[in-house]
Amino acid sequence: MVVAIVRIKATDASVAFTMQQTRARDRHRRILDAALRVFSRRGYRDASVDDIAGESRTSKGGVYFHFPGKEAIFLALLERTATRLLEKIEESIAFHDDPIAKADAALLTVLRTFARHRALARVFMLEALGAGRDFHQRMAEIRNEFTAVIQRHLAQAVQQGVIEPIDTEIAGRVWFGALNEVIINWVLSGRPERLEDAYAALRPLLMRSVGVAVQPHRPAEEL
Amino acid sequence: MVVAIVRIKATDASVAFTMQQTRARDRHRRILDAALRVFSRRGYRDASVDDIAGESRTSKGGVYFHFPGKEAIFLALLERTATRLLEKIEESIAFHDDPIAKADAALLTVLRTFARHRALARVFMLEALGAGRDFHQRMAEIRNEFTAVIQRHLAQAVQQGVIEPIDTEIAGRVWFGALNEVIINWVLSGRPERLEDAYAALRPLLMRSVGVAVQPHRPAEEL
Amino acid sequence: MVVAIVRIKATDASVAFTMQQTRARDRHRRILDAALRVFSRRGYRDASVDDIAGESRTSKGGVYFHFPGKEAIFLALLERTATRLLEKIEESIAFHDDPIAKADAALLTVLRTFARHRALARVFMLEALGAGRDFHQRMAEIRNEFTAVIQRHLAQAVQQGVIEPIDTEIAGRVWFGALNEVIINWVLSGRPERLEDAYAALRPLLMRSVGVAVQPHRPAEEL
Amino acid sequence: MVVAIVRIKATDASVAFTMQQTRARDRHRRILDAALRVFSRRGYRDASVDDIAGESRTSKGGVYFHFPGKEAIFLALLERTATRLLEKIEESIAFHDDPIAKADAALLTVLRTFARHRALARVFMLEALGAGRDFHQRMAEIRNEFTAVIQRHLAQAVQQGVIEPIDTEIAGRVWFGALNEVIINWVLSGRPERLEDAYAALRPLLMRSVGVAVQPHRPAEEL
DNA sequence: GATGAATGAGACTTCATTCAT
DNA sequence: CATGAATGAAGTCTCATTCAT
Repeated sequence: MVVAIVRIKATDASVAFTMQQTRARDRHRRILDAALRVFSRRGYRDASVDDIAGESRTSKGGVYFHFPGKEAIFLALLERTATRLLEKIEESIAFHDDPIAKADAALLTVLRTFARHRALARVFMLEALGAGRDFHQRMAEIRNEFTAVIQRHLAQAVQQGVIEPIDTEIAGRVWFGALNEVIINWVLSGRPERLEDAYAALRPLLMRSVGVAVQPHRPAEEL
Repeated sequence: MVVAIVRIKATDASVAFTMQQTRARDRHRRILDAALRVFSRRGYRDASVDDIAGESRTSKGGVYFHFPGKEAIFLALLERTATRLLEKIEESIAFHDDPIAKADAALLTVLRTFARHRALARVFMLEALGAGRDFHQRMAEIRNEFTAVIQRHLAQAVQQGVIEPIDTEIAGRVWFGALNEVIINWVLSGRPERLEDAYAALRPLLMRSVGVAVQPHRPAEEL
Repeated sequence: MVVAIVRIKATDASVAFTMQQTRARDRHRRILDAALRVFSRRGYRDASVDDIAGESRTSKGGVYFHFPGKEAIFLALLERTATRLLEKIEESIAFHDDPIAKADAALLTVLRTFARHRALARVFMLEALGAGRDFHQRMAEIRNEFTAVIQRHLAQAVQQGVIEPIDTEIAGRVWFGALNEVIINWVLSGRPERLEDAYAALRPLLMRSVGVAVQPHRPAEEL
Repeated sequence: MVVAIVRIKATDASVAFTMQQTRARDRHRRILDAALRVFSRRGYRDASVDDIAGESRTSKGGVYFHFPGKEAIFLALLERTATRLLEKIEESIAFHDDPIAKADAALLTVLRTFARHRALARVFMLEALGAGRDFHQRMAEIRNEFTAVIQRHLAQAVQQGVIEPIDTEIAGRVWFGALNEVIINWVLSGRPERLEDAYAALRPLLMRSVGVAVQPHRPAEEL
């Protein structure tokens, strides 16, 4: 039996592995962030993987190490955005008990999030449509996820007797469509300057549509 | 250089000229029709000028004789669709005096038109937004034109005292957004089977949103 | 009824069509010729479509207009070579009545053809093996075509009683393999300097293998 | 820098060293074995170092530790195959005294070896020639080594008066070429099912080609 | 006016090789 | 010694657009 004294570098295998993993995850995120900027700036069609590589301070090959291709990057971006936004929405909803307050919180969260990330809004709402037929399917699913959230809470409101019985599915779709339109209009025209400001005018319409009586012009700040 | 003597059936130079014009306009239309099919089938991005040429029984050169390029074809298609649809809407509106009836007529016209032309719906509502930054300006304008029509008639309704005073601009946008969402959902999922059937559920929500009292479940056929 | 005098350009549609076709066929051939040179010089693997385009005084796109891809170019080259060589062989065979003379003529034709076109020999015998698994199948077929020619004539010789009954299939394969080896060796080593010279030594072995008595060292020139 | 005390099971430093060597040699062999499978499956061109690394349960870096590059792996594989095969041939030859028996033994050894290792046959006979110009030099040498073995023993047979004087060099090449062709045909077509069975038909032709009288249809089993 | 061969910029992608850990 | 993330050169292919015929 030999007893040997061995020097182990601080960068022991397991540590090195973790560091590599950390750096890799970092790069992964950097690529997605860069992709968001590039897609937003040039559109899906005109964005090149080279652009993304440059913007993320990586090489083209590096990008392809982390993602199978341009489409996959876009899809990953879409998924990340949708997941995060849905999480934010659920968080903001959880704060409130009153179904109406929940609805307000959810809608405002969406508007405020996109307001702070116009590039995200552009990519999520516009470029996603031009990324090819394959994305339409996924986009439809994402639309449905959002619509479902609205519908679920409207149904709850009905159950609690806060609003009259309505077709919550179509109501969810109407709310989503309205919100969608306001955001797209803001992305395309830049108006209103602050996207959240649209809510003051949007709210009464949505509320009334599901039978909630409202006074016009209740300012968004009070919510 | 060969000199040939040819008999032309036309009895008049100007007529011949007119025939040429007619043929040119024919081809122009054929190209647009083909473009619609191709864009609907493959999306703007993946549609090639070759596809359009083939589908319109012309050559690539022929397409380029009639249009400066791929973008111009798409834009012309957009314009034609928008113009025709707006015309149809105005026609259907002119039939009625009651502002509410006008609104119903307008919305149903849109749904019925797209119901008959799903390819048109796909291109106009999905591809147009995702076709790239060059189209965003024009798309914003087109969306505004439609919103403006709704808004104008809502404003009239307010003026006539049929509905309470509301922010008609945002109302127009909400109506447009809701309609848009219903149509897109139909294009992507095929539901409801008959797009017009969506109106029965959609109507009460829209009406209530602008303060018109409605009984739920009023079937679309009665409108 | 109008009678018009029209000038028809010498480049009338049908003529232009023919000229275009002619030029296209020309370009097609030029690309194949260039491909032969490039494949021979750099090997299939290292030959780029750019190289072929440059060598054929065309653009990359031009090459892709005439061929679906690099593999197709190579395949076309292979087919053309095989077809031409088989034709030459059949021609040379048709000159003679004596089965033995036919065999001599065929073998010498192959050697002489490749002797004049070493690049062709290199591409046909070596590069064809490195062009990917898909080509192996086609190469096997081509090998069989050549083997079949030999076999057919050996069988005829047996039938005419010129040689004793033998397994002509394996004999065809032996002859083909021997010839193949001599040519590959010449391509790889450059020996013998004149490929045809190999025949003087090769002939007695092949002849004896099928039971034809020969005097050694019958010079090729006498054939 | 961390200092650790480790117990090593080995009782002797030199033994540990030897173990390292053994492990290295093991990995070296594993890589070559994996390379054979990969090259056989995908061809030299389409085989990637990643494939080889994966197949040999190593990492890409590991492969590059043992070999300078992809070409070197292929070359090493070629050398190993050639060396082993030549050794086997010499062994089998050494068993016999009669030159004809020696020849039979040699040819059968080749057929039997490849029959058991079709992947080896594919790589050695097909891929090696098509792997690119860099290998041609070495392949020419390897082919010559095999041809030389045949030639040497044929020359001996001539010297011993067993066969008439012939050009043994070309005879060696014919034998090699014939064998080569039979094996390639088997690799590509799978016929005959048992490669060794080809010898029964091949043998009389080869023997006659060098002036050895044979009765047709002497079955391989008697050899 | 029509045709389709030709152009060429630019896209995506692969992969042998390197090297920090 | 091993690992695998990263590099970047090079390749194949697409397609909007042009233009001689």
